[in-house]
Amino acid sequence: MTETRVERKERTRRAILDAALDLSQERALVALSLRQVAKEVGIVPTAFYRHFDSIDALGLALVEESFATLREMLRDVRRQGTAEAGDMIDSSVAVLVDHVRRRDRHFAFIARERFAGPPAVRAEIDRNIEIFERELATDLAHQPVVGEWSDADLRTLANLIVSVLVVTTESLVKTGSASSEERALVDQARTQLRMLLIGALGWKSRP
Amino acid sequence: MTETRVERKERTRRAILDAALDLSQERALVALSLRQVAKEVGIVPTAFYRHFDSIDALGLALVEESFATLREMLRDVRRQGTAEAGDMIDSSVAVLVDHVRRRDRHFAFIARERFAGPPAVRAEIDRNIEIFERELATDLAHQPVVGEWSDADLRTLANLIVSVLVVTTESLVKTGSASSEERALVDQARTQLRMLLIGALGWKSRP
DNA sequence: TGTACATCAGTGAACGCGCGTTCACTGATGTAC
DNA sequence: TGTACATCAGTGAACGCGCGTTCACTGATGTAC
Repeated sequence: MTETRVERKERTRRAILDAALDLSQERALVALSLRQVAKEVGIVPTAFYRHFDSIDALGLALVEESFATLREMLRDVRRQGTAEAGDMIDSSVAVLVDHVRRRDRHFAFIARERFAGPPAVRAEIDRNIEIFERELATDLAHQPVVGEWSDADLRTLANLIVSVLVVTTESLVKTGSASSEERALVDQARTQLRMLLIGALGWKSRP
Repeated sequence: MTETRVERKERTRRAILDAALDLSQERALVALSLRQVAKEVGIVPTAFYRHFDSIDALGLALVEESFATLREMLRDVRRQGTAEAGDMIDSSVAVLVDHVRRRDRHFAFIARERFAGPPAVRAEIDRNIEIFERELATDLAHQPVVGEWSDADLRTLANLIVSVLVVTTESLVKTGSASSEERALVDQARTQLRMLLIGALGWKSRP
């Protein structure tokens, strides 16, 4: 016996999550059938129920997993947050690209299912994005200049930064790795964040 | 005879497009069946083929229609483009909200199908967004200050503005009309565009 | 204006197929003694 | 260590259902003369 029953079950669960991530890239979660997933994993359709109650429940597990990736990214960005502004933008964008490339499917999953997912999945994604935005606002509150701003303005700035990140991520996902388009996108994101920074520094917050 | 054969056919076609727009709000285009659409319209499934070759072809027609709405909006924004900056932002956001409210389904359709749609639909949406962005860049080239910028920087700014519009639109679509959330969103979008404007005015483009 | 024929949007039966879900089962792994 | 029983991930048959698509059709509208 090289594997316990618990380990084997976990391995199948993992295979189901992976298969769903792969298959939903092509046809979105709402168009995914339990039988397709089971076939891809190599189990009989009914065995699916040993791991999830429904495709919706599987979707919620994927949301959780995808946002764990996102929070990991925020942690990496924070880790080098002591550098000065210009470098901070460069290194943050670098961290973003690195994470998007390594966890391509998670980012694509969130982008796609945010609007097209089953209602429960959509709601859970919205909830998580709001939390993510709030965390970013808290981070910004510890930065010079913007640290003095009102809470409302901080949330607005965080939302704006998240917008740039979301759109950049969505474009990255559509683009091949290490392509000339990727370099153009990265340049563009850096420039946009610098423009934002200049705007933020010139902004007079009325707390 | 109150209606010609051509008029009657056009009316059914219109009803199919409307039914597809309504139904895809709930379950996305890839999860939509020809039979569901036919049932909603009140025709027999096979009659669908008199109007479209497939659900994909129907999707492409909806893309075209949705972007016609978007271009209409750009035209309305342009019409009042002579006002000075502060007012221009206020009135542009007002035009955006007005159009989103009146053509709610078109905006939601683009947001959703941009990532979740059938491949052909996705490609067509990307193509149209690029055209839209280019048009906006051309408009910006006629504005003071930014009019002096390099083409690349103009495209970058246009992309940034489109990002704010996309995210705002997506949030608007998720929100009830005339709600307090709507007012908060509108305020936020105005503030973000003003921050952008300050950033743009302070930006030194190197052509 | 009236007639004979053409067009064509919509009908309805039929098909084979993949779907989610039920159920009783098997046999390897785990546990109690 | 050995035995007897419990657990439970995965099996396989079966079900009723909605799917896209085919086909021959109907009957109102349109056209030629």
